[in-house]
Amino acid sequence: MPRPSAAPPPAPVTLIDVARVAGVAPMTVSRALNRPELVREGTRKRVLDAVRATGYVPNLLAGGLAARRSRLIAVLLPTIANSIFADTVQALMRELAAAGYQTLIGLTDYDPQTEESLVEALLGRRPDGIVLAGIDHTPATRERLKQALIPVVEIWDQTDDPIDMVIGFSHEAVGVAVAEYLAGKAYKRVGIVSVNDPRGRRRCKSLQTELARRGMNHIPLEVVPAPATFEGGRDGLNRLLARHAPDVVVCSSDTLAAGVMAEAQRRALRVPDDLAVMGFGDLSLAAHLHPALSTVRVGGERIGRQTAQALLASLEDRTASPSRVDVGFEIVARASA
Amino acid sequence: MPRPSAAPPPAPVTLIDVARVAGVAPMTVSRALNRPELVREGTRKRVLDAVRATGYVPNLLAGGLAARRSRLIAVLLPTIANSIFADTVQALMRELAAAGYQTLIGLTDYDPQTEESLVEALLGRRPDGIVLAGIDHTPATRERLKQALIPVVEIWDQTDDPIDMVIGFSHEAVGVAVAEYLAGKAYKRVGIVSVNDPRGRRRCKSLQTELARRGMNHIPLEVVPAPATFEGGRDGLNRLLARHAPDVVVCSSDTLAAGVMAEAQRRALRVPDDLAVMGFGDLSLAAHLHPALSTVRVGGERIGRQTAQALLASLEDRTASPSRVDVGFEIVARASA
DNA sequence: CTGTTAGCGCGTTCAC
DNA sequence: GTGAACGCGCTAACAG
Repeated sequence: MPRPSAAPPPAPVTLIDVARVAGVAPMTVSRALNRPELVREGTRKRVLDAVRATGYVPNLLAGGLAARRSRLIAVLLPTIANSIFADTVQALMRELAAAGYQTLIGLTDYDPQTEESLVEALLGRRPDGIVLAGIDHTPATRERLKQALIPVVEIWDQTDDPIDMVIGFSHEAVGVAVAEYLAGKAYKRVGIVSVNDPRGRRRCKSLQTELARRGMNHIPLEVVPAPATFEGGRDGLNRLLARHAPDVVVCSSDTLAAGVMAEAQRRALRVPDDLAVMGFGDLSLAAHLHPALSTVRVGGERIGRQTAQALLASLEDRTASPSRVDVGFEIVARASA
Repeated sequence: MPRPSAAPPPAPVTLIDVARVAGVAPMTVSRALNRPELVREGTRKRVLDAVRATGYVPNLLAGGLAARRSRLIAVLLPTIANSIFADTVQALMRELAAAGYQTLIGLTDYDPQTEESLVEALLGRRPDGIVLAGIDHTPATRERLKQALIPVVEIWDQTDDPIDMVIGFSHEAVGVAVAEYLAGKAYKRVGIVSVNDPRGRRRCKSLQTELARRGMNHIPLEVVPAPATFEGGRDGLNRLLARHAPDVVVCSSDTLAAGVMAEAQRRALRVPDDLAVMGFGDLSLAAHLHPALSTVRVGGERIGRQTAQALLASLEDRTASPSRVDVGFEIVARASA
């Protein structure tokens, strides 16, 4: 703990100390730091020198309290490990940091109740905005968020009834598009491995419905527990193969798909000749994973950037931002079987 | 933004409002919420009812300022996407949340300068503790951290000269252990694909040195840019194969290893018969990825848990925590070639 | 452009 | 067990 010597505790440096050293009023130090354009160059320089000399670090708790704005954005995700949200969060954090905002992260573990208490806890920090993965929240969560009077962005999904803004795409549309794609390839025996998360289940449901509409019923489905892992993919394929011999396996994420492909290789099944594999997710995981893996590319990074942009715009002018953005998705077809 | 109707702005609820509704003094509300054991049951109940009735959310900026403790832990990482730190952070966050602490994350992008300014920015929130990945920091960073007088944990590495505490393992030891392991297998032509991050380079250096000591010199090495991706692994293997035909490829992370394996499969190389692959990282990525992938298991989750524990202990009693923990690692040998 | 006044919402410290 | 005064460190609003 930088276990200190027996010296007297080095009293924490405050703005007042800096002011004294610089020979100006505290308010001038504050301005020199936060709104330098309002301070004459000479004064500003003396202040900055004093800051360096004293090792002053502004107390943002105090600043946030006084200014009624924390420069904090809260982000709620199901999980961070191996997650399709990783790129989104990374891009979001990068953009926010560039604009002077810090990020407070909460993990919900796919549980709406956990999300509810997390929302309350995070709102205690008085964030200037909040980002949630998905659109499924408890009524209490929605209520709290609306009362908070801060910009709220729901991401990675689409809805007619957002709390405030929503930036993402329709998981139902993904299911339909995948069905169309498979139909175009004339596969005969489709199998599905899906992780047990709400959006994955919806994509899956939609895919099954659309396939049924095209005359393919009773598509075998194996559900594995969230979060997605390579192991889940391997298990899923093994269980599918125990039931029938699919010529294509659709996975609810690229992580699962990678597991499926590993197991396929172990079983000496060639991809995509013996068994085609289809994933879902983003560039960094999928498009470069394997030349034979087709996938649905979502552009998670773009979601992150647009979310940051929407938040920042909304913070400047609380009437300016669009409340719905559909970023769409695209199917990346590889080495066709 | 929960775009409000034209109604008067619903004045934010404060502790004083709750006190008025409950018919007690503000201080009693504070105690009922933070130290319930000091308040009589009847009073406490009236307060909690008032909290619910008013929708009060405690302002932690104000609380932190007054109490001089924020219940915030700052965490600095190179990156979050596809990262070997994901499990660690997840476990760390979970434990901290259970103890009532929130997590503030900063991404350094493997750049010590970025880390330096991030440390300063994060210290502005007056976190009660701070966690950094690795032990390579600028002198200014070390200085600031020591002056902060809060517990500091450096993780995923080992050193004799920690800023405060260090929890991890020796990357040099990993290199030596991998060399021994390979020697035991009697591979003839080793190749290395490493990502360009400080710890990866050190493992790699150590591996090369130990192999040289055993008579194997000039081990081909391909370095790919951080962060680790599947594509990096595929590129790395392609470049290695352009130089010679290795019988084993050692990768600086499991993500790279997965890319190497995908490319191997595309080239119809059997793993591990034609080409053995060795990874580095953690259970969730590696051990279940492929039955033929050997890897170095680090137990990132355990690092996260122990880090949380060390922080919490240190926060209770600033003399109690061990300043160095070596969590070790183990080599997981799979389907030997 | 700079200084002064008056809180921001809460917890510490003492009385009661 | 509960309450009143005070201050945490900073910034909004205004005065000069």
